Amino acid sequence: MRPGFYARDVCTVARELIGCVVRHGDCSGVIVETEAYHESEPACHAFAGLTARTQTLFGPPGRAYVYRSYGIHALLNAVAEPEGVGAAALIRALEPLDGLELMRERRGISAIDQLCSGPGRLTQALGIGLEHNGSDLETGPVEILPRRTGAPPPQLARSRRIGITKAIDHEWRYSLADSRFVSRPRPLEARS
DNA sequence: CATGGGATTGACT
DNA sequence: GTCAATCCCATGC
Repeated sequence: MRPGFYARDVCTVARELIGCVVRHGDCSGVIVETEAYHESEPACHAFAGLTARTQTLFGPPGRAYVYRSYGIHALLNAVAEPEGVGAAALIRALEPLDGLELMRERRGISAIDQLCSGPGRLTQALGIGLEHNGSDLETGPVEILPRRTGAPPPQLARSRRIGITKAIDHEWRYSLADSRFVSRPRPLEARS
């Protein structure tokens, strides 16, 4: 990504990540769904302040924040906003691009639209784990690559975040309109 | 030191 | 539709 991409408002970052590519080793996919989390609202882990768990969130932008959810799944976020501000964009779904067979092996299923359609599913498919917490998304091993310049901007949809119990009214979930790879049915309102 | 709650998923009724 | 799995870590005693 270009310099400074992540050091901005986390909602802008989450929105502009749609269409970018996540790659780990031989596996990659196009981001079709993200959510923004910010220290100012209680749904964000950083709301509790600087703790052992949230160090990465408050650290430099452009790093991976990976944490374990429900004791089972690893969830991948891109740290945003300037260093010292706790915020990140959760990567919720990908459209599989490369390494389909390895993804199928890791996931134990073959249906392409279920390989990466969920935050826990995509980390399993790409082999991303807690060991990647704090790693640099610019240099890898987990990378986020910009979408091609000149390509038409993706048609976006916006809606409320999923699976949380606090600050549920923020419309901070962004997704690619009409994509069959998002984790839940397409939100109602679409805007560019 | 003990406890409780998840930014989820898959299996099952 | 319901529900359990499973573990990190924040919180409270």
